[in-house]
Amino acid sequence: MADDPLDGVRTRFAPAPSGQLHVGNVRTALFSWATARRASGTFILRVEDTDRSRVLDEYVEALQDDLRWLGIGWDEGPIRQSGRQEHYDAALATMLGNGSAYRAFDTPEELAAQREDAAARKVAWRYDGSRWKALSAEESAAKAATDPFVVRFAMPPGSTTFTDLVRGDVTVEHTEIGDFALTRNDGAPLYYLAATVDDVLMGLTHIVRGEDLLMATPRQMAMYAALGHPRDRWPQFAHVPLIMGEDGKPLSKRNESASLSWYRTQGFLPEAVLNYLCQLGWSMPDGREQFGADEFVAAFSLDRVQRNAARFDLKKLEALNGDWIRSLPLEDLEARVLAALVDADVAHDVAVVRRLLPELASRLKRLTEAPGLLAPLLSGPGGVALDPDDALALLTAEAVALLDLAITTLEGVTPWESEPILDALRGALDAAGLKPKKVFPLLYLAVLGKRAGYPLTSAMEVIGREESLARLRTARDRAASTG
RNA sequence: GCCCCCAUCGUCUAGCGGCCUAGGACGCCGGCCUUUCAAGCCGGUAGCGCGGGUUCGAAUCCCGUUGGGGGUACCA
Repeated sequence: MADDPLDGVRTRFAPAPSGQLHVGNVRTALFSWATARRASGTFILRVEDTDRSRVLDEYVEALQDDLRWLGIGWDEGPIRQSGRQEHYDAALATMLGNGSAYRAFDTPEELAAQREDAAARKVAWRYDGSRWKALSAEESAAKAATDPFVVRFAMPPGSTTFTDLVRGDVTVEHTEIGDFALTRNDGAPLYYLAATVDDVLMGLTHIVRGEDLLMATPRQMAMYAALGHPRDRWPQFAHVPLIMGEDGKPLSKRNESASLSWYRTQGFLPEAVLNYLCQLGWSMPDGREQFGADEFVAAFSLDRVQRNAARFDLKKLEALNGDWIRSLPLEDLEARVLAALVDADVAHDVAVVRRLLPELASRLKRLTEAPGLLAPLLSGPGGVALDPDDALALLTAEAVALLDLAITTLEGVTPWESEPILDALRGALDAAGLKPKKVFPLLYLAVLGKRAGYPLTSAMEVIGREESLARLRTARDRAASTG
């Protein structure tokens, strides 16, 4: 079989484009992708768009953008199920022909009523298709000519036990499943039909998916048998746990932070997001916590995937993001900070930003914080808006004298550079017996608008003597009028 | 209701019968450094859900229980 083109590991990621890509789905995609990559196998992107009422084309594009942003590439696809009707029809014909599937003529209303009744009586509802199964092929076909129907898979008696690559042996009694629908009454293929047929046709060796599909496995295996798929070619299954929100409850699609795109707009690096998601439910054998995609792929194995659900922790993602920002080469960081400034509509001089970068990096948890930190020193003449709370706390009567001291000290500083400015300030404070801790926050407020932020004397150098003194005087005047 | 899965610090995790007086990371608290805030460094806080077994020995194995999650669709 070595020369079979389908030999080797083949995995897929098969999202339904009915909304923004979910972080849980992305994490599953990462594990599926890594399973293929570390084995030099093939990763397929399949779009499960059979439910036309819920699919939006824009999401098909969006999900590809999301994957590309993270650096997840696929070798085949995107393959849209909506264009593969012929394959589903062929499988249906096979199963209808060998008796593993049958037409069912119940109306959705009848079924709904049955379920309601069962729920009211607190008993498990099981679909009973015996009267349709009793029909001969001719009778069934004849009725089908006039009445709407769905085709259902006849779950054989017995049970299925399979070995899940992350959870071990799982056994399910078939009586718990019942005969399930393969099509809608308009002929459209349903999940079990489309997914199973495609998994076979695409020659998948591993199916890595969310735990929500664990119970789908016995059905798919029964279908493999019905379709005559040779047992030694059946894929292996790996069900990865779901990701919970910070509150420990399932992630709701309503929450914008559940979708990957939110992180793209909130200043997170794709490297950090990928790194973090990989760490949710999986860990490096050597315990390393910061690692890139290549390292992840090289070290990945499904048997290290956690069996229990993980909570999403934004604080930890932010910490990791900060680590990634700090480990980026300066040219790389510069490009991303520049982009953030453009996004935030902050006018800037590239050379100035480049100068400020090293001192900026240690202060960033997200790229989107850069504009706020830098804006006071990029805005040019015209002063800064003082943070109301900080101003109220710091601009007291005694601030007038402190600011005056700073102003007279700075008027004589030459050259106007960070080091001499700092030396002068220190000297003056020392001579006056003042603690830096007490005075500097006030100067930060006057010059940068907040009591803390980008290093003061570097900022002063950048904005110049005139503007620095002007801001100090403005603050002094406000303090005088307040006090 | 029924079926399936899961269970280590607040959170993410290491652990796969003795190396565990349970290790790391994030968070939190304290200290150092310091021009503010960060970053960095040092230290601290905090956990094997509960009850039975098995074993010389259990976080690790078994049973039960509780809790959480998933499924139970003509969604995927």
